[in-house]
Amino acid sequence: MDVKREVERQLSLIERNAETLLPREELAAKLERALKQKRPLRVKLGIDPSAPHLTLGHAVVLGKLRQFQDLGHTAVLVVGDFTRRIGDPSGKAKTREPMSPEEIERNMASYREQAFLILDPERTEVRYNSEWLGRLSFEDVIVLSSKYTVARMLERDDFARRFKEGVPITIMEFLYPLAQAYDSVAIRADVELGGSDQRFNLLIGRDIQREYGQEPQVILTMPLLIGTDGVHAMSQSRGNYIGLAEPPEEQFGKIMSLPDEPMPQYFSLLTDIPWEEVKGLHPKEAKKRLAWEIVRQFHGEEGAARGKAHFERVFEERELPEEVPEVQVPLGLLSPEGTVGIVDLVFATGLVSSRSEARRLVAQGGVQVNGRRVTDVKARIPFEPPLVVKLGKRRFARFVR
RNA sequence: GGAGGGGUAGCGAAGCGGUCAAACGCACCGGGCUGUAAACCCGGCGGCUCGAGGCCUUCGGGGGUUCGAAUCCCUCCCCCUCCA
Repeated sequence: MDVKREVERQLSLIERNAETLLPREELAAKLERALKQKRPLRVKLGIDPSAPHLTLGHAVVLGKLRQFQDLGHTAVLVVGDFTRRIGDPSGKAKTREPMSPEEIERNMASYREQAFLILDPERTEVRYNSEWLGRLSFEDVIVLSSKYTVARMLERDDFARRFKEGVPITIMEFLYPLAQAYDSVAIRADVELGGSDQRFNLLIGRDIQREYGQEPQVILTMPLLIGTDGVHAMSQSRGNYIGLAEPPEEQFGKIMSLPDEPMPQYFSLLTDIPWEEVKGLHPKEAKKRLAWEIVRQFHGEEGAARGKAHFERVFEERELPEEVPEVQVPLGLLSPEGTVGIVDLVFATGLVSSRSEARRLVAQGGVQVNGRRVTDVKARIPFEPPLVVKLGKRRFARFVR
């Protein structure tokens, strides 16, 4: 086998969509050595178990990791259970609260499952950073902290800004990237992947590895996927995300209501379809193609078909979905004549959080009963099942005896 | 250790004795428009047994002054700035 050519082939694949790859020559050298010695590279990806779901945003980076696996390398997923137990500064506006071990445990379980929707389990190593961070003594930590300077920490945009604006930065937050860097030392990472917001942290990993006598990792960052609002990066804290484990109908629907602008980004980061191939289509058709392609990755052809059918039925034809959740009407709500107040009925769906909200919905014309809009708050509906209540555009409930 | 500034609804930010369930912006929800796009326009956005100048719970925690407090006083907690 022509090693040089193979290295070039791998490099060009790896580079696709990457935002930063630093330094390219080092990766080339590592790849070459890996091929010659038949020793796969260890490619690290840190995961923060803050919320219970992985999103399409994660899928971008996980997809890149999968690509490394397909090239024969080993994925090392580092779950930040230890760091998360302490709390996490991150680039967010304010410091996040620490989480209990139970919460973390719960999240991690679903994380692993979801990660393997994309990764090849055969070539994946899952590690929890409590394994090594939990064993460090205070002395070890001080030694670690002596290897980096405050000035360099303040190079990070987020820190620089907060420092300038007088927003508190705790010493712990300085320790956090060091801990993440130490993860790289612990697992002897050859490459570390992350979103572009992670570039700073990943770079620290290089310096720290060098300090501990290791060959520095190569860093590769991927662009951050725009969220469903079309403005901010996808994140769970913002709520603008599409989860990998969401039902196909949800995923399909959410993708369809994305603004048009991020479509090219979605195609390139999440599918193999070149944007050129679809950009001539009507935007709606292109988006359907996108939705199909993405849903298929997580739910198969059948799931994609379900999602599409649901979308077309509910939103294009304004028909009822195939399946509407059934609800029982509390008997106490029925009058002797067998009627129910509209507000009671809406509240009984469990889809609104208060009767006031139910009332508002009705008054604003957001409620339909068996296809007929009811706007009178005082209306009483004859309770003759089946009774299908539609709230807004997408919430449904079917009442039964 | 000293001096000063500040903690208001999911977030940001007004209010600074009654007319404050609390301006405004964002987010969110509903309606219109549409390709359920986005943008835009209109409405809503603490709860309740809702005809109502109604009732209840909100402006960091607790206590007080007052007919009446988010607004004044005391105290506690937390944050920021400058000096040391």
